[in-house]
Amino acid sequence: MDLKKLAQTLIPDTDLLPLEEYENLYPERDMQKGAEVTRLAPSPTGFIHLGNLYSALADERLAHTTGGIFYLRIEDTDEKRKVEGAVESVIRSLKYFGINFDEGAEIDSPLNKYGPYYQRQRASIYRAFVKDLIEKGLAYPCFCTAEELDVVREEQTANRQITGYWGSYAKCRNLSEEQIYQNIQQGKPFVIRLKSQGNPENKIIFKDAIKGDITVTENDQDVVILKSDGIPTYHFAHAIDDHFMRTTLVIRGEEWLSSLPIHIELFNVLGFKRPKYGHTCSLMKVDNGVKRKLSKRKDPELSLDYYRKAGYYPVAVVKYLMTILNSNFEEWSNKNPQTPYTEFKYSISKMGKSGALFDLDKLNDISKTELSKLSEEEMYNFLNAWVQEFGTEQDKEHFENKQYVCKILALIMGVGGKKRRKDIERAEQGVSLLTYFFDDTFAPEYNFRHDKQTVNTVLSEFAKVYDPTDDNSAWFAKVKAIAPSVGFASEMSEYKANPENFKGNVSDIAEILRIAVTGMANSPDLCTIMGIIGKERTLARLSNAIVK
RNA sequence: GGCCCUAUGGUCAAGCGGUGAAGACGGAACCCUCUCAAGGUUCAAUCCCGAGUUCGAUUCUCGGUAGGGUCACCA
Repeated sequence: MDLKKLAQTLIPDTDLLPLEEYENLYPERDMQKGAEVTRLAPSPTGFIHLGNLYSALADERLAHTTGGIFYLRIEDTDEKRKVEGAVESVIRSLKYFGINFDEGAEIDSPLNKYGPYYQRQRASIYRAFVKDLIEKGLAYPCFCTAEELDVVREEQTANRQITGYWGSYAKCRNLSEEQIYQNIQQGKPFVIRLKSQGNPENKIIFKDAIKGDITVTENDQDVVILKSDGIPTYHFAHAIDDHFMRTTLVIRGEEWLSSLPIHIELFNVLGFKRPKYGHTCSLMKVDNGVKRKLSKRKDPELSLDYYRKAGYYPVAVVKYLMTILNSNFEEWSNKNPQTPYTEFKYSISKMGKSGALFDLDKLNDISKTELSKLSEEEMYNFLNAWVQEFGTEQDKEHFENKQYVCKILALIMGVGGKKRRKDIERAEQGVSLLTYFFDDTFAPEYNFRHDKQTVNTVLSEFAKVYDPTDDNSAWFAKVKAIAPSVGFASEMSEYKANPENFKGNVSDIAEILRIAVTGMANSPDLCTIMGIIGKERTLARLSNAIVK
């Protein structure tokens, strides 16, 4: 068979360069030893999720802790799955979490010498190499229709054989020259398949950077490398792109492990040096007692917007991810609470081999801890950014008074105390802690546990003596002083010694005042709260709470 | 079903032939305390099963078992 003629017929393109030209165009990167080139290669299908962030973080850390490059490539070979604006969204979302690319699609960088970074724009490169494989007899056209392939698959399944286009099932592999040209003349659509040279009897040991030694069976599937629309499949594009973009380390999900044999064969056939591979385990969740991979469809907590809306602190999300990505990160982080996570020496050998269950409790804990490290001003800025995007009109109005909000935050956060409080877990919940400091959102439910007369006495007695210039101990002394008038113990110790002698104790007095002023039985330091809302409002609230 | 991956408390995990089997989250108790937190001090809770190798296996080997992944002109 005249393979040159066949290749020319199948791939008549005029814009293809000699293969060596591509090597010259995309030379080896000049980098220091040990530097890794990694990439994030999403398909522009929709929006980026926690799994992407998880993987991106591993890539980014690996590149940036070794002095390498982290780039963005868009795998848009499947036209059907394209969504407008997805690329910008990916970049924006990752940026929100502090992850930035050095080069790639839509990245403005002088480093962009290995593009184009959209696969659709790289068609001629792929086609040049496909053409070469056809000339070498390592690839061939296949005219089978989807229906024909379905029939074969059903037969294989019925016979409990491996499904796919292999061995004697690869009908078009042995088409004669006349048959091929006849099909072409009839205008039948065709794909180009790899003429696999592999034998599944042969097992090889493959070294995965994360999983360690893996047994791999040689590929014998004549996989499609060029689809009927002339665009390559993922497998082929991966081999070409990661070679010519000079990726040194491919980090991807473990769902790719099963197609590794195909990629190994492709790299061999193309004569390319393989990059290193590291297959990460996926994030799991328990659903109805069953452990399963987090799914974009079913799990809203996988969407990054979910975390933005809930107001999680981005660094906290990243740190949580780091704790599952690198097993010794957490310990390091606890020892170096003030050091940014980027200082941590990320190591691929510390990446886990098994899938971690997503643990919201842990995320919440990390988020609280991170937030507790902020100054009240930084907290204001963080909450305010959330309020401007997701808050109510009332929230926005409240946040206009920065000084007032900061005073409240200092109280809630325990600024100046021995240890910070960790009340604010995320913006949405943090903002809700401010409601009773503003009259328009102050919605008290007066659930007093004491009788009307006691409550009224406490409220009116305190109103008489309240002085905003009192310090904390003077304030508390006044609270204590009210106790006897309602038959309560003013000293806790007295009460504990003889509880039967009293109707209640100081803490009950404080509770009544607290409910009147904040509308709730629990709050931070009451004396400070009164100071913040001011004498006038304090007295007004005390009198409004009098039981009629 | 074939092939591949994984297996230490409820969760994340350290461990890399001899340990009282770290630590963190979560849970419980107590202390502190004007409430709630925060903080402090304790406690409960783990090596999937069976063989083999070895003086000795959580650790190495082999078999089970369980969980996960994957079998497209999707990535």
